[in-house]
Amino acid sequence: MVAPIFNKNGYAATSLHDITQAVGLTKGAIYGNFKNKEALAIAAFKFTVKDLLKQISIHLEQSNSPIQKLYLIVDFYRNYYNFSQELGGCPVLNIGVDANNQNTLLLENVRQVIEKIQDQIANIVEDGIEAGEISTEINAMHFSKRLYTLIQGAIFMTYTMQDELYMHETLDQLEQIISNELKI
Amino acid sequence: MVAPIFNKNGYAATSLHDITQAVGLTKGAIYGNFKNKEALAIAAFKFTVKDLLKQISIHLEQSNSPIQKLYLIVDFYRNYYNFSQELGGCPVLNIGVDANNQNTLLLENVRQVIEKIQDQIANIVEDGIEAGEISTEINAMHFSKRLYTLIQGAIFMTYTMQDELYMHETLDQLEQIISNELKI
DNA sequence: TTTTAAATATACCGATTGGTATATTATTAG
DNA sequence: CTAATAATATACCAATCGGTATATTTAAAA
Repeated sequence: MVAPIFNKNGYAATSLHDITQAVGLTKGAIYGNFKNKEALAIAAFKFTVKDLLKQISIHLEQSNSPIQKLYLIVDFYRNYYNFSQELGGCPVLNIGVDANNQNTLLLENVRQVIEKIQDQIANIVEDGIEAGEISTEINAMHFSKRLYTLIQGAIFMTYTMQDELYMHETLDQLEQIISNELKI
Repeated sequence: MVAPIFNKNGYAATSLHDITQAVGLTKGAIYGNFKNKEALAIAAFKFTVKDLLKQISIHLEQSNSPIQKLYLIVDFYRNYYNFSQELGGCPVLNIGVDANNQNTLLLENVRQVIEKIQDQIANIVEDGIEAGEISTEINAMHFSKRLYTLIQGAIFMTYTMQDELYMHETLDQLEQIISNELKI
């Protein structure tokens, strides 16, 4: 698979030769299916994100309760360091930073993914408010962005310092926030 | 200056030609002062970080009170989006992500900077505990890592979404944390 | 002013880059 | 079984890559 290569090395540091080696095809075959390197990188990013969102979605099926789904999101990220290593790291963080100032199309794709995730979390919070599980004082999108910003910070620190403690401490905080600020 | 180029584009996407253009010197002159491209990137990173730490240090001189210094750290990052754009983005975030899986020496430098910053913040908290401004219940290093993880998440989100609101909201939270959890 | 040494520029190197035109092989349709 | 079509491979392109040996210029020492 080519996605982890782009994700680990970044766009510029990934050569077509690297890709041919990983995929077992020649450049001719690759350029028969993709317009150029950028289109290939975008396809790889979309592929990885689709898998990631699918896994989160499956994980959230464990409960129908909105507040429990929020706990399940936190729970999903407890294993994210292991999980994301198979993807070559967190695609949102890695491609987000890599594409900034470098690749407009790729960056636009990252932004859309972030907005999609934030919308989904906000929808869960809205559902929780309607179901009477979450305080009506809570601004759903505001909370969603807060949660995602916390998690992305934890991902960066965990990967850079190679220390999962950053992730676990952040997730502990998030559980407290859900319990203390959201729950009625 | 070469540092912002590496910081913006990343190591692999920065060519020696880019550097010669920015610095007005030829490759011969550059390689007379640096062993190779990697040594140049490390020097550029160290230069940028030195400037960044200096600016933070100056900002903290506004008060001698440890608890006020914590508020001043938060205050410093209120202007960080503007400030760091002159550096080509946050060097810790950008080079940290870029160097991961790519450049061991550069990554090691990023880690040392993170540890240095965390130590400095932890020292302020320790001073605050000794001065009776901060609760003795607080684990200084624990709090320091928490603060820095929050801020790095905010930096990533602010840059990727080009929306300073992520930063400001995070800093608002941090002020509340200092007021509610640290202050005696 | 002459000599020495340091800094910079020039010109080049082999290797690799993304990309493509063309040839070849698989696959499908008739 | 044959013809048409799609997929893949081969061989190549100009441009650029990081790096270096050597020439030239600048600055300091004598």
